[in-house]
Amino acid sequence: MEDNVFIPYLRNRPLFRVDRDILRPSYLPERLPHREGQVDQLVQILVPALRGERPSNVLIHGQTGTGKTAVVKFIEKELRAADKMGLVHYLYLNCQIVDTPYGVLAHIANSLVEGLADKVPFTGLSVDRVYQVLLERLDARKRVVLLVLDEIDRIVAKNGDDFLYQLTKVNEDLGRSCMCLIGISNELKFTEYLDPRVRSRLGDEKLVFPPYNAEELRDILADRAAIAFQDGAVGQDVLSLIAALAAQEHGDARRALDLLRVSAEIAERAGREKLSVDDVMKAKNKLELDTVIEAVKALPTQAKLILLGVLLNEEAGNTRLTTGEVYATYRDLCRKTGIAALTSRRVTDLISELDMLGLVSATVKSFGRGGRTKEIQPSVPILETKRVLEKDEYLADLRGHRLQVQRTLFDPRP
DNA sequence: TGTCCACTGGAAGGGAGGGCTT
DNA sequence: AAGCCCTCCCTTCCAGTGGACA
Repeated sequence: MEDNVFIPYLRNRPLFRVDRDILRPSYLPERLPHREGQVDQLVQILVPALRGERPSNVLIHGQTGTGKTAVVKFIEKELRAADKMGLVHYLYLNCQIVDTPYGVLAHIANSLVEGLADKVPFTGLSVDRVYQVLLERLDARKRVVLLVLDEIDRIVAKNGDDFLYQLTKVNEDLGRSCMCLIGISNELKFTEYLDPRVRSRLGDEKLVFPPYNAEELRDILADRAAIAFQDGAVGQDVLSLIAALAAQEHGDARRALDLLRVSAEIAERAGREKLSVDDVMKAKNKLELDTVIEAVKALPTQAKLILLGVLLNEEAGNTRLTTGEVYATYRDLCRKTGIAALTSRRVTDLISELDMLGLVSATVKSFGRGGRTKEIQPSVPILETKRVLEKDEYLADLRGHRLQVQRTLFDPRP
């Protein structure tokens, strides 16, 4: 038993005191440093719910990792504990996942019943019908529904604001019950695009979550580190570095915690008892690459083909591509792989999607008589990304494929 | 000053794929 | 089985456009 390969790793846990999940964004801590104000505001807005009255609708703004979701989850926990009469029905929906009117209505309706038998199917009914079912269930007994719509801008981007308008009007169709909307969005400018009627109904109350500064991030990290690690495992220098790095990225606490967790994993794997600055830098690189790889893996084949086209061009020395050039390369690759090519209109959209994901950077630019088009450049490491792309079974034929180097008349190369 | 390029990005609509209702 | 509905992914069509060039 002594020479078992697991023994050395099993025995010493020099770093972590407890489960590393404490460092995951999903973990809800006992206190939320530097968000006391927002918690308090939200409590004041929502307290009528516990008395069976309808609270004002709320709009919450703030970039990723500013604690929006954490605060809302925290409030949920407290609310459930305080709701002795069982009046409040709380529901959290992420509009990036549930992003259609039908989906949202069906989810609310389904959250109100226990048995599988009464579930609204995920497709098949008309939206009106689901709405009627929802009204019936809501009014079956008196309750205050708190509906949290995270990333609410997604649903507007996709469906326009008619649906939100309808949702804010639900209370007019309800007798006993009532519904309060809590919208969370990353984009500060989100409300500008809304119909004024929706804006005024939805934004009775507004909460802004400013980015954390380095000092605040340090406090957050220190709190978690104290629970997660053995004493002395994380020095001030490491905490400061992580806080500074995350502060540069618009004060993203999620990022800071990820950095801390991955740094610790790197240190632990190396068998060290203390995190070093070097571990943090390694963790930073690993996280950045991981995000890219995950995003690329999840791409539909057509988008992968377009991205591959961009990368191959870059590799061949053609930087700053136009949409036309990308499309030409893409058609070429389609021919080689036997994949049916999409129209250029659709490819324009896919390029924009790649841009939104941060995999390429595409800016609309005018070249005068040369026309107006996007200028496209990859913003991912070429080799690693290509490796991921080539794993796609449809792209297998392109493994090791190279583009012909385009030379100008003045190219000095032989 | 006007022209004109190479797209951009909105609108409308088709059809496949999921599933319900009668 | 026939008739609906909703969503997703695309295509077709097209008016609109920033700025170099004549």
